[in-house]
Amino acid sequence: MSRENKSSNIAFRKHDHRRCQRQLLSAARQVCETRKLRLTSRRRQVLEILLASHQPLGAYDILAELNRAADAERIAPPIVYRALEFLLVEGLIHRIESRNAFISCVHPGHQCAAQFLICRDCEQVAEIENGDSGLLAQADNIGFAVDHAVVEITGVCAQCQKHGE
Amino acid sequence: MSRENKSSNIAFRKHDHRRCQRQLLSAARQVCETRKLRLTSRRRQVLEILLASHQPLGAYDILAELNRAADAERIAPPIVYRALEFLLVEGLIHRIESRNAFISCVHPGHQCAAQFLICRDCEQVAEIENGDSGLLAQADNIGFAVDHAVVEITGVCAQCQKHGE
DNA sequence: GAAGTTACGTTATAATATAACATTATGTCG
DNA sequence: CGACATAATGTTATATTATAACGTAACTTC
Repeated sequence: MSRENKSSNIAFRKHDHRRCQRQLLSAARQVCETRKLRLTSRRRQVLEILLASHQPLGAYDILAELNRAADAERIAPPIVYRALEFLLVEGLIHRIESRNAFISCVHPGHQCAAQFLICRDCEQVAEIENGDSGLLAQADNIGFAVDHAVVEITGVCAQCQKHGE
Repeated sequence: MSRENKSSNIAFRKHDHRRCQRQLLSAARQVCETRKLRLTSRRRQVLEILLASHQPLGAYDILAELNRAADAERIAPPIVYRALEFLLVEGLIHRIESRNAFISCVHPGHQCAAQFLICRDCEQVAEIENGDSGLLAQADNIGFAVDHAVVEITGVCAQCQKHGE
């Protein structure tokens, strides 16, 4: 597959995945340092699993991964959920509500209102930077104080449309 | 439950709730008739529970309500989930992904891409008609074929902001 | 190094959702 | 009508996702 068909979008065009992981992990470290927070080994471990996947993973997928890595210890759900909670709050990962899953953030720490395009075929997720405005403006208009916006668009990505033909 | 007067926006400004319920139920009947679908008594029952609440309810809340109504029968989860599935597919209710909950649709059958403003204080939800476009246009631009858009904005509604002061 | 705090570990259980199969109701076509 | 097909409901069991509650270890600060 030479000309890796101009894969649709932002987050998922062809890229050096290793390098990407390294950079994002490094950015996460930076963020934590700046904020005087501890990116403990558990937290890092969970983040790394998400970075490695680059796709949404359920909490129990992560748990399984941890238990695969661990030699004998049996890691239990709260450990994962706590790490996820930390990473979410710090904007290092996102939760995909419509899948009960988690995915690493492409702009660590920027608590931007992220938006997602989710392909139901290949399950890949593209994170789109902000984009909207109209929406939040509308909320503002009627005096609604926005905390957090969940924008998740499901469909079929360009690649998968081609393959499906 | 004197929530009636706290309500703020679009979907929740003060209104004749009884009348609203009746109208929406009638609209649902219409939709089903047109589409040659059966709005069976279970389905109607579930829809009515959602209409009566006008707020998001979890599947198990609905289940509890059914069991309260039923005399002795013990209704089980699949019954509720199946009715919900039907109502969802026909666009008579929506699922609020970020709450694992369901809410009746304000425009039955219009499978419009609905958007929600969710107040984390009073838990009321306003359904906004489409409004957007920028988003979907953006998806379109990169060749992403949209199926379904989840837009759920959490925050504090105007009313609750006042009361909180 | 003792006290306070934060993170981690453990056990149990809550909350949400579905698989699989049996039964009943409804439609339909001879 | 009556037999077959289909759709809807009912039932049992279990899967999946998430959290409460409490104990232990690690780090921080004085």
